[in-house]
Amino acid sequence: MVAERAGTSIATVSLVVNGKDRGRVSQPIADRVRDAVDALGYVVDHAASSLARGTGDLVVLIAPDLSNPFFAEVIRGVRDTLGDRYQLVLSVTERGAQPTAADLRRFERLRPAGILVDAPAAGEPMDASVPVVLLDAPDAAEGTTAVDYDLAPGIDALVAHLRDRGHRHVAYLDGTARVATFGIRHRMFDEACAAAGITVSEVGARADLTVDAAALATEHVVEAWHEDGVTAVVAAADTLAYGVLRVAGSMGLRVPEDLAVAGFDDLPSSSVTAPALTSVALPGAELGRTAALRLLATVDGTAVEPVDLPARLVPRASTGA
Amino acid sequence: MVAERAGTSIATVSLVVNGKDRGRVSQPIADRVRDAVDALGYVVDHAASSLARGTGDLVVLIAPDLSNPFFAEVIRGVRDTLGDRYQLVLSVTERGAQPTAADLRRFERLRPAGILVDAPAAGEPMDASVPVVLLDAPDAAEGTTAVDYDLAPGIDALVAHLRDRGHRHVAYLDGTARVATFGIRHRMFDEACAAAGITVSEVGARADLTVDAAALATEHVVEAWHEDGVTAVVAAADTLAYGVLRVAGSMGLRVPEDLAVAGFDDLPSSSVTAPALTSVALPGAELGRTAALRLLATVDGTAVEPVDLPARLVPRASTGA
DNA sequence: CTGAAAGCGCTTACAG
DNA sequence: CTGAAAGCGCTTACAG
Repeated sequence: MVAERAGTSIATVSLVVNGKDRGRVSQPIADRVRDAVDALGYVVDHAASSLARGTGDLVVLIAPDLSNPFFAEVIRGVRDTLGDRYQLVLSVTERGAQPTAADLRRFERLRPAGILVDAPAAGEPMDASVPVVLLDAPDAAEGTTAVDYDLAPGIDALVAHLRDRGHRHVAYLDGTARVATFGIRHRMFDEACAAAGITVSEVGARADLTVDAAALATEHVVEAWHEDGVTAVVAAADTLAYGVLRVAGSMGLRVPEDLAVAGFDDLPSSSVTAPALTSVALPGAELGRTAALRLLATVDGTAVEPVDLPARLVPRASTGA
Repeated sequence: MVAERAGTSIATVSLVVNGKDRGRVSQPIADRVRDAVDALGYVVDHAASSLARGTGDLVVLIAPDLSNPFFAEVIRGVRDTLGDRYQLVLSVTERGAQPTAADLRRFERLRPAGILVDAPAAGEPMDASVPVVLLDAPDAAEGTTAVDYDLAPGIDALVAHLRDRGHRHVAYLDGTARVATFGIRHRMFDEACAAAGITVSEVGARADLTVDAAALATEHVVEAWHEDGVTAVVAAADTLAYGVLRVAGSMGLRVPEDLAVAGFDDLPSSSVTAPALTSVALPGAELGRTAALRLLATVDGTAVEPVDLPARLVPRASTGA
C-alpha cells in the first residue's frame, strides 16, 4: 500500500523505512515514501522483518518474580541504556522461581537481538543461539558473559559495624531461592564474621522473599535465637528483614536494643520502616546499565572490560546507627 | 531437518507440532516426528509462525514504571490466568510516565494475541488491531474493554474511620501521573469528605510515585498544613505516604497524634513502616486475573459480564487503629 | 492419511 | 538510482 501510494517499489520503501536509503534512493522519492508512511500510519511488521533478517530489535530481560521491588532499579538501568534502538520486553518467572534454561529456550524463538537473565537458577547451562548476558550470577560458567556485584565492601562494612556495636553472636536469615547470589552472600558473611571474631548461630532460617513468609519463618526461630544468645540478625534481603521487624514489633522486642536487624538491597521503603533498616545497598540500576552495555558490545562485536559493582553499607537505626 | 529425520514432509511436522494431527496423521508417523523433535531440540520459530498465522501466542502487558511494587501483584494475576497457552511479556514505561497510544503501536507490530494496558495515560485513544484490555482506566472510552476498581467501599470506610478518630480538616497528597485513576481517587475522596462533614485543605501537594519525591513535596507544605490546622493527610499511593512518614519522623512529628497518615495500595511493606500504615487495599492480583480472563474471552469470542473489584480499608497505627 | 505448493510481509543481493 | 526476484521458516487449503 505504501509503495503504491508513493508510486515506487516495495524494495525502495523497505530501504527508506530502514534508513538504508543514503546514496541508494533519490531525495524526492524518499520524501514521497515518508509522506506515504506517515499518511497511512504504516509500521514495519515485526514478524516478517525478523524472519527476513534473521534477528529483530527485541531485547528480552528475564527476571525473577518482581515482588522484590529491587528489580525495578535493574530494569530502569537496562531501559535507559538500551535507548530507542532496541525494544525491551520483560519476562518474569513464577513467584519464588528463578530463570532457567527452559525460559531461555522459550525466548530464543522470538529471535531477539539478545537476552538478559537476572539471578538465574544455580547450575543451569545458560547459553542460547543469541547473545546472552547474565546479571548477578556469580557462579556463571566459563565462557558466559556475566555482570556481578562486588559484595565484599558492603559485607565487610556491615560486619565491622555490628562488631563496633558490641555484637558477638548473630544469626542469618537466608532466602529459599536456589540462586548463587544468596549462597555467596551467606558464605561471605560467615567468613567476614569469623575474621571479626563474631560467631554465627547454628539456628538457621530461610524464607521466600516476601514479608509474610519471612515473618512466619522468624516466628519459628525467634525463641531459639534468643536462647542461643543472638543479639543481631542479618537477612539476605530487605524484604526478609521486614518480616523480622514485624515479628519483633508484635512481640514487643525493641530493635536494636533487644535485637539488631539488617538486610541486603536497600529498598526505597527501608528508610521508613520501624525502625529504619540498616542495609547493604546493591547498585541495581548500575547492574542493569552495565549488563545492557555488555550486551550491546556483544551485538556490535566490541570488547568490554568486566567490572564488578561494589556494594556499600547504609547504616540506619535498626542496628543503632 | 526434523522432517528429514522423521522421513516425512514439512507439512506433517507442522501438524504434529501444533497438535493438529488428530485424524490427520497416523500414529507411527506422529511418533517418529515427536522423536525427531525431541532429539533435535526443535522449537517452532515464532516469527515465521506468527507471520504465517497472522497472530502469535504472545500477550503483552504494558505497565507504568515498576518502582511501585504494587504492579507485581497485577502481573502475578495476569500470569496465573494466562497459563501455558500464551506467553506473557511485559513492557514498562519510563519512570513516571504512563502507557500511551504510541506504546500500543509499538507492540502491535509483534502481532500478539492481545495487549493489556495498566493505568494508561488519560485521554489517549487505546485501540489497536489486536484485542486490547485496559486495567484501572476509569475514563476508558465507550467500546473499549476495561477492568476497574470499585473504590467507593474503601474510600468511604477511610473517611468514616478518619471521622471517628476526630479528624475534621485533612489534606490530600496527590500523584503527578496523568492517569484517570488518580483523578478519581482524589475526587471521590473529596466527595466522601464533604458528605462526612470533613473539609479538605486548600494546601495541595503532588509528587512522583517515589518515597524521595513524596518526602520532598511534603517538606514544602508540611508547615502550611500545620498552620492550616490539618490533622491527617491521605496520599494517593502508599509510596507517597512513606514520604510523609519519613518527613514526619525527621521533624519529630508524632504519627498519628500530631499527624495521621493513610495511603492507597496496601503494599506488603506497609505493615512494617513506622508506624504501620493505614491503607485502602486495592485487589491487584484480582485486577490482573480479571483482565486476563476478559482478554481470553475476547480472543475466544465469548462474552463476560463486567465487574468492578471492590477496594477495602486496612486500618493500622498511622491513623490510630 | 500424506505431500506439493502458495503465501504470510518483509529484506537483500543482484541486474539493469 | 530503481525494481524484479528469491528467500526467511512456517501454516494451511488443496489435491491426491
